[in-house]
Amino acid sequence: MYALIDGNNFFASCERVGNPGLVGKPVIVLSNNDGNAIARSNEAKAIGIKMGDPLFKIKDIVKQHDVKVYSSNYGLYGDMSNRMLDIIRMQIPYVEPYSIDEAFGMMHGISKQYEICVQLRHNIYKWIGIPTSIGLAPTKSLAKVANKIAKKFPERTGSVYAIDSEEKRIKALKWTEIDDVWGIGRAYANKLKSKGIFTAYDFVTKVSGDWVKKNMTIVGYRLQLDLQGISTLFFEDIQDKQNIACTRSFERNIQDKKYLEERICTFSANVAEKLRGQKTHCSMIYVFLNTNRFRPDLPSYNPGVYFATDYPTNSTFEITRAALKGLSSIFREGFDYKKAGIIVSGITPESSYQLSFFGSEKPKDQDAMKAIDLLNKKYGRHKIAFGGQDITRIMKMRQHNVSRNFAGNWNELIEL
DNA sequence: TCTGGGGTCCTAGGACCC
DNA sequence: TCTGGGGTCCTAGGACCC
Repeated sequence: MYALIDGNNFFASCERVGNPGLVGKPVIVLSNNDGNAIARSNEAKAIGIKMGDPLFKIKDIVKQHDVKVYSSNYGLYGDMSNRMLDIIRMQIPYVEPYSIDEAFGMMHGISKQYEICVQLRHNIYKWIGIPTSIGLAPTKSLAKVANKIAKKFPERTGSVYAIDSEEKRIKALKWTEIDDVWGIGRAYANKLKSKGIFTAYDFVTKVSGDWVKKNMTIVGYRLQLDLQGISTLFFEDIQDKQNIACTRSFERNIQDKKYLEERICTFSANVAEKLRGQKTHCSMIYVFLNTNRFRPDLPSYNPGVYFATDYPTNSTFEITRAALKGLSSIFREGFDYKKAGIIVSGITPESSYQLSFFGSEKPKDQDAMKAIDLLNKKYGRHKIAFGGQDITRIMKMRQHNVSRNFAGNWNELIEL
């Protein structure tokens, strides 16, 4: 059996932990630049705010219902997420974090699984104030379904639901609309609906495995089996990321190459730091630029380019150098750029460093990077920055209402 | 006026190898 | 008239997730 533990309206719930006065009121949390609603309390959902709604389009509802609006505070959410995982690990030894607000627990070999889940939910709420829903089922995709039922019927299920019999599995699949199945997005849902498939039950009974393989690749076929109770999506041990990205939209349109260079330097420093944090190197760097995709009236230009590094590296100097070279090769005058970013890949562990035929004996700049990371850790992030970065941070994000990171920073404790 | 960021996996096709 | 078989790697693009 797998358990799926999922924080309800996670970001909004995190905000409530630090400000209990928000309980019962509509709360939303915005994306970077205060762009879109990316988390909503139940009350905010009830008055019609949709996932991803741009703030400027829901201004009236916000005003009318006195919706509490927060900028995103990832320091806080990351901290709460780690606390939640810690509590889960106290009761379930094998845990696979799936996203910032949810995790799979492997229940094989654990007795009284349902009772454990009930206890776990209680503990998480009592100790860190985050309400959760828990689904329990023989496969991962069924645990997702069970979780949805727990979330939809909190009174009847106590927010914990187990699919532990064939009758329950069938009932649950019949209840689940095809769009709500984990792994079936808009494109596949439309394709399936046009074939008369409207529920998860239809998907496992009315359409052949061959058709699914042909039209939804092997991924869809695995999902079909998994929903039948044959486990095809397995527990995965935590591993290093395969891509690391840093991308941002700009608050305004940018034509100036100098500004883009500054952004690229900052992004490079950021991903290099993440690489070092997980003790890996990268060997490929992708740089891209985007014009505003919401302005079809303006000329559009969305170039991107890959650059291989000479050897695996996590040096900010090396990555910045390659990224700037990439930028120069794609930049063209006369466009209004709205977004830029870099993605590094070809990630290998530091421990298996591949020597270059002609190059230096060991990875470059190791000592300098180590010193910088240490100083930044000791004296605060960005204490040491790189020449290409804008240390005055004039390109700062628009963020009107950021809460305190009351759980992760001594200086931001709540004062009563 | 204002529209996020960071990930995963799979497939097809081209270029290459012996 | 006739033109093998078995591979790898890379890239672009599409689908999905939170």
